[in-house]
Amino acid sequence: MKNSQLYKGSLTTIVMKLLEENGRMYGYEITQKVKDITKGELKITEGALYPALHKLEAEGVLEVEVENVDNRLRKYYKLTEKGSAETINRLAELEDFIRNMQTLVQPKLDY
Amino acid sequence: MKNSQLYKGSLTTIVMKLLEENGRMYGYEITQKVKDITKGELKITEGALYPALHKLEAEGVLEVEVENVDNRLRKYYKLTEKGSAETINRLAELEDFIRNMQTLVQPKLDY
DNA sequence: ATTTATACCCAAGTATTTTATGTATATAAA
DNA sequence: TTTATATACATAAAATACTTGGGTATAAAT
Repeated sequence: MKNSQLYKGSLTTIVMKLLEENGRMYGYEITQKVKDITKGELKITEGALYPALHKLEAEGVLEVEVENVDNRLRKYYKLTEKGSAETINRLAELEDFIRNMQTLVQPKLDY
Repeated sequence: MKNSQLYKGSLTTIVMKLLEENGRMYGYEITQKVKDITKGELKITEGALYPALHKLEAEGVLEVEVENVDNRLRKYYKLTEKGSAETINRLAELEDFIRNMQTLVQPKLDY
């Protein structure tokens, strides 16, 4: 994803959140969306994204609709019912994670 | 560390921050400190921590002082000069990471 | 004509962590 | 007093996620 190790483990959560928000997206669109939202700070590589999408599909979290647009293949992914439920858990975990990391890092305000 | 994948990649940053704050700590102390600070939500496993400490030492980020306390071995770790400089970078990266993740996840406030 | 953008894919290698152990002493509980 | 818990270190195999470096193909821009 980037130079920083910190993004490891966050890819599927990001994907699921984006799909929850946007209904359906295709892989390349996801990479561009993340780049836009983070102003270029986070670049999802295709070598990481596509295997992750396939895995989520195999787990029944995502389902795919293949379409042909301008003579090019597109695979639209969207959350299944199971995936929507999972996303809620993932986002709760992310909030916990962020809160815990802030607690660990935040300078003590005891003065 | 936990059930959530999100903590992957954050271990060394956590360790370095704790050492920056506390001067010197030993491995077991770090595991307990993290458990305390996060109210049990994050448990660093020894299988992850000790190899990480050894690696940071090999990289010249940490240095070790062995002591004998109550007939038990303790290895106190502290940041080297290089380690202190590195820690500043790591914490900046963490702040960027958290900000980016919040941007990705935060519901749009355009209403 | 060549590069950039769009759009998918895989596989080898790397790095981090989990899981499952192992050793040993001190203290608390049954 | 035996057993369990806490303290304190450690390793090594397996699982996991990601990086890096390719590959295929069409459309648009330079």
